[in-house]
Amino acid sequence: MADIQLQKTYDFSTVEERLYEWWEQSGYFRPRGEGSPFVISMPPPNVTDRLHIGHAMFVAVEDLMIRHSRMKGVPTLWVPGSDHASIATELQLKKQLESEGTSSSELGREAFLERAWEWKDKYGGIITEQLRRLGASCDWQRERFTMDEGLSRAVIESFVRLYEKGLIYRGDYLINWSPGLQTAVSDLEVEYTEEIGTLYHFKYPIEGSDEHIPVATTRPETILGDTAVAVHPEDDRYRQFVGQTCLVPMLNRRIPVIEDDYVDREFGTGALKITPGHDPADYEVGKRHDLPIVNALNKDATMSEAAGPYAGLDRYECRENLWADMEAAGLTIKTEEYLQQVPRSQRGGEIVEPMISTQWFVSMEMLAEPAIEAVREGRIKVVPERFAKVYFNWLENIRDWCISRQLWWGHRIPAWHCGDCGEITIAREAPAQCAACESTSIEQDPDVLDTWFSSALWPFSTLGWPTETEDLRTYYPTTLMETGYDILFFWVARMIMTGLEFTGQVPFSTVYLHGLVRDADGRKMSKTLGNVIDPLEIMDEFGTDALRFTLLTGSSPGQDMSLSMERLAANRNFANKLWNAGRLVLNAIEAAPAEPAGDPTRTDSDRWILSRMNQVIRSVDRLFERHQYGEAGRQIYEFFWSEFADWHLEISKIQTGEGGDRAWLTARILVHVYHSTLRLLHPFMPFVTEELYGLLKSACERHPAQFGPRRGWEDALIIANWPEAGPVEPWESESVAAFTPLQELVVAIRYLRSEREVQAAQKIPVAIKAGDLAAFLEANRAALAWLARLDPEAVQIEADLEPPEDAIPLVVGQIEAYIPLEGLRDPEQDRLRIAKELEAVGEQVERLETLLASQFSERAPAEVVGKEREKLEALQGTASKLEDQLATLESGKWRRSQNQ
RNA sequence: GGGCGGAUAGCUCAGCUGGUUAGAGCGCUUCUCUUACACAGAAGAGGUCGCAGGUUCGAGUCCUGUUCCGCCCACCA
Repeated sequence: MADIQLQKTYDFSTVEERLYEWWEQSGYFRPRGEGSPFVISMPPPNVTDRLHIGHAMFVAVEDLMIRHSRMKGVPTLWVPGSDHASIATELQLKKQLESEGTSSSELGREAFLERAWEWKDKYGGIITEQLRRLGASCDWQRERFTMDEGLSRAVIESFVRLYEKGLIYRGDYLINWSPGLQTAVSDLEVEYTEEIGTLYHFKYPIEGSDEHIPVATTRPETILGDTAVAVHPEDDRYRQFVGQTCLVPMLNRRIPVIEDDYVDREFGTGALKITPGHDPADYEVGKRHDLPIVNALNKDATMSEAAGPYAGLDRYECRENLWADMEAAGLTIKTEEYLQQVPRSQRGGEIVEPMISTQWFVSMEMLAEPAIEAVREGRIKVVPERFAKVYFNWLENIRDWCISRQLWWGHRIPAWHCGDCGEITIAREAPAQCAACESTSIEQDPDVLDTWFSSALWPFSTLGWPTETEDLRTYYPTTLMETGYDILFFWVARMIMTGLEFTGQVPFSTVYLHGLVRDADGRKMSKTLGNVIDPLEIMDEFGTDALRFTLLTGSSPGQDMSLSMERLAANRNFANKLWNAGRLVLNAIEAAPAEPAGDPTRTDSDRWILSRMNQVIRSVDRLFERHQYGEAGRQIYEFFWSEFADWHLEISKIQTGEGGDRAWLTARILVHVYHSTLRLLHPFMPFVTEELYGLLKSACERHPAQFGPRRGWEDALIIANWPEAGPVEPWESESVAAFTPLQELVVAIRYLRSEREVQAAQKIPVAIKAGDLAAFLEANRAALAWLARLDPEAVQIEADLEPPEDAIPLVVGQIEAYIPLEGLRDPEQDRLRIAKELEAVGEQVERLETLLASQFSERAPAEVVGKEREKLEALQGTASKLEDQLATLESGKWRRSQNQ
């Protein structure tokens, strides 16, 4: 064995960090070369995030694309960065302040923001360090932050432009209010959960009568904000009350009974209380009927002055007290359990209250239209396609976007309120005076923008927009946007809208959406469930490559996947297999002579593996084009393990052992195939492949034969050329077909060995009646003997031969083999085995005969029919051989000696 | 109420231009520490591809319907 001191097990822990630093320092992450570039903007993680499995997913997918593109020789840029995550960060910081016994209000805005920046500086780098751990080959020199100077300028610029175009407005509207966070949130930030609640039925008394209208509500406290009772115009039960006046329970406020066909007569009592201040549907009804709006809640979700005696109570306390009082007043009817959709804040999980409030909005309809067109016309392709439908559906029914947040951490709205005339001045720079009255008593709007407002600009703001920078010219529009489907609306749709609005171009031409990673039981990972898988722990245990390969295979685009430890372990084993196969290849290189004496020709196994290699490269290319990365990875895995390692590497041992020209050519081919596989695999498993590439390269460079690519070795695999298969050659499929009989024969002999419990060490003889395949088998005699553990001296291969007596018969396609081995004979078992095989083959023959006798022969393409016909002929040949053997066995010919 | 996805081996999942004996990993059975690898090697068992129709010479793959599970969107109190 050659003198190569490599451990038997691949130890990723000593490799990953070293290689990453080397790559980064070598500048490999920066775009190189000429031509149309491939660009991805990284979805910016929140500054204060810790690495979670979602990050691992996007890095795996995007880095795969980036590395592939880079190896293709395309100038490749992956722009990294992070997001200030206004609301999430502010929440965390508030928690921290609380633990310190202080609060944001105590600190005041400025001190709070100082703390926020400190926090960002301290924790903001953690996530980017962790992305390095995943192997993300992004251009860190172009790293951006949503609140850095350039991006802030982009935010202000876009706000002002939208405002000037009349697409931003401010006003009092019903918005979702988060009482705990004390801010408005957008529709998207509200999640509806199905919960069992109570439906309260009660009486709405008619003024000046004993009659009442029965009404039902899930939120009795909102009764205090009612401004009408509505009934269906054709509802005979209540029609007579329309136009009369009801009295709000406990307040005796007078409100009208109105008619509106929004009311569903079938549901509940068939009459509806209208609370325009606290219900979106009621708000619409209120607008139609010009009803007043009563705001019954304060910002902290306690009851407002409008609630009269209940003012100051918490909303739920009020609900209880009010209901008790109503009960005492005889106004209640009944309560019942009711399954309802409860709106909860995506952040804190608290129940969100619809509330009237002064906020800033973006008018979306005009922005949505071009965004719809861009996808419809195919200027943006969505992968998988089905999400385009979801995208259209959302944009076609889009509602205005509430962009103001009553928070401090974020981009402050560039609006200045005049203390004198009340006018608002919108400006790119802080103005000195009011634009309307020139008063200097102006103050900037306290609100900040929704964090997604700045993210929406990400693909171009990171490249310098609004300045026409070199980067913007070169790398915009970007090529592809890759992210989870869960932020299609939050982010992707908005980027498309702003991209078209501000740059006049689509921000990217493909949207690739990956699925969500779930736990082994298919559940969503969440902190409350306690089933969160920490990628850092996974990487410690299995290595980054195993994690990445696991995330990339075994799923298809947009499809959720479960992460199982079994698959992680299997892929860690795969990395180890690569490693050990590498060691063998290195041995073969060491063993090879400096140069061939003659002109060695390839063996059948050589031709076979080279053909398969080309086929796999083509297949992988095809799959990559269609974003079928999982299937591509699977095919490389199968090829490497089940074909290259299991067959060709085994045979190569024989070939290397022959020495001389054979050993030289064998090494050369091993280097080629192994090198190609490393390159195919590099985007999936960057670390182990780079490490092995280094070992392969130096072994080849040390060796006088100078094996390796014609263009020479690159310094690193990360910048090596993607393998090319060239056009399909006829010899490829021929070589693959030619090799099959050898494999089948080997498997058959191994089966027999296993069946007869032959010791592994025992080399057995065989006589082979090979017909047309005699020359082929003769050429592969050594390989056959090695693979099937035969005694090379006792392998007899003839086109035709008289079956030896007292031998175990085997039929493999067109080949008959006889194993003349005393101790192993068991004619009865042979008979059973052959009968069974004959039955199976017979069934196939019958099936094919029927098939070929049917319309199939006329209707199916000649090629397909021909293939089946050939198959039938081969099977018929096999069947007749089996029949012969069976007849011989039954005649007792081979039984004679048993009775001796 | 709309829309989408899933249902394939005991388990977790691939299988994307329909081609006729459906694959992998794990698990299971038997053997082997054979000079790359026991994170391995060899052999094997195991599936009417949710159900019902249809199109087709041919369907896991296309169409229709249907059941169960999951997700998204939506103003039934």
